[in-house]
Amino acid sequence: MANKILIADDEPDILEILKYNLEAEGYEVITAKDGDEAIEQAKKHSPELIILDIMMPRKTGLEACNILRMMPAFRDTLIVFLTAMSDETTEIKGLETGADDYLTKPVSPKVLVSKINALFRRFNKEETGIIKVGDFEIDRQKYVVNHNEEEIILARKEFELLALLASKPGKVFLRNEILNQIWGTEVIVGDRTIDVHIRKIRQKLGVDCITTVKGVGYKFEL
Amino acid sequence: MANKILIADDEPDILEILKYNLEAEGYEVITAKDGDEAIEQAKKHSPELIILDIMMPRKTGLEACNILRMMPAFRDTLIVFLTAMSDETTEIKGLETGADDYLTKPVSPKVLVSKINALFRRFNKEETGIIKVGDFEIDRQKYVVNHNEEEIILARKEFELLALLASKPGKVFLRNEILNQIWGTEVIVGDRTIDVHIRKIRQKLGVDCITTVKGVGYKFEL
DNA sequence: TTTCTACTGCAAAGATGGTGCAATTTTATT
DNA sequence: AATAAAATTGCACCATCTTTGCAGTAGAAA
Repeated sequence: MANKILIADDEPDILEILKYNLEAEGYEVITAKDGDEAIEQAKKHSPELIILDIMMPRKTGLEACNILRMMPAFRDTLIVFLTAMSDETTEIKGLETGADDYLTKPVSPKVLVSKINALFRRFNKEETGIIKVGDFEIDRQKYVVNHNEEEIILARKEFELLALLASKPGKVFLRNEILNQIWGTEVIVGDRTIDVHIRKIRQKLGVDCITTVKGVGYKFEL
Repeated sequence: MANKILIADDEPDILEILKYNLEAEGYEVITAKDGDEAIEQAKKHSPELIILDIMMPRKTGLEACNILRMMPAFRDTLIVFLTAMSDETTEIKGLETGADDYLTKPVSPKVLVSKINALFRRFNKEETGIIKVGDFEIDRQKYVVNHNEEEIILARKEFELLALLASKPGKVFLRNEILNQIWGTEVIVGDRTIDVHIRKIRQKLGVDCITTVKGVGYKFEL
């Protein structure tokens, strides 16, 4: 599913150009024309990435970034500054505020798009609701798994199990870990239960991307 | 433990300046003066971040990046390009090759340091359970052993035994120590059992890197 | 040489996870 | 609310891989 990007800049032209290019790349774009609106829109849409112009009316990009970083919901959101300023001090301040990147205008839209793709490429593996591994796309929010454009329907436990394993591809999850993560410490289920769910997932996915590590646990691999 | 950074650039001055600034920031810095040396040093030191100049003799930064990204060991390593080129096409190519960022010279060392801090802050926050010795890479999380890019599959006890020995290369582990560490004090197994597992490991690894110290125990050596 | 020690091939014992079937619980539908 | 459907969990059996031990042998140390 499309990643959401919020762009805040007070120049309508720039907003337009970036929006056009990012949408062409498949992102869902939200815009804001000043710092306050940026924060408002961020709260409303929870974008995965926020691009902030530094020089904006009603709160600069730096201020907006600081405020957003205070809120738990945006602690891990990607934030990129975009500005005409080539002021080194500001740049450093921006990065120390907790931005992930810093771009100086004029930026070619193509370069910007590439950088953003690069950020998402790495970032998506870790914290977004959407996990992308190989041909798989696992959407935590929508409870949907896509494999090569085809939608696979999994039951809740199956989904959670797959999502857990796929959240760290390659990592071996111990049976205990799995039980705690998915069933919690309260409920007690037999060991066979995990097997059975693993079996169902393997059946439904068709491809065998869940490897058994005997005596240890399971892992997701391509 | 300090994060390791490998810098590859053919200009000694730049190498020197960056090294100085990054070391002042607490990083461990390794340098290389061309593409081939960069790959060599990367394999040797397994840095967490690699900074590659694009224009270098004996493999450009782009080529080096491509080669590194092919190897499982560097699939997730942070790679940043550094170059005088303001050529947009090259920049995009760099990012699509799988780089995480792109910096154009002249870069103020301070800005570079900030960016690198930002990258580490976000991506390197978790510790790796990876033991690296010579050509071997033992990943406790993934439960795999890599030797020269090849994956070796070990059974549980075999893996644990190897991991134990490799955790302190050169150290001789007494048979008793091994028994306590891997089997615990409860279970009682004969001495021969250790031998047999050692044998299996030797078989699977191909190379003989476990040395027998007669009458004492075993140690892992290159 | 003698005496330990560890390696080797073989094989049994043991543990582990896959499989089919079924009981039980939850959820959706009428 | 009643019924149907789906999801979840459990069990017993089986195939397979792991772990362990044995007996014989080769090699090093005394």
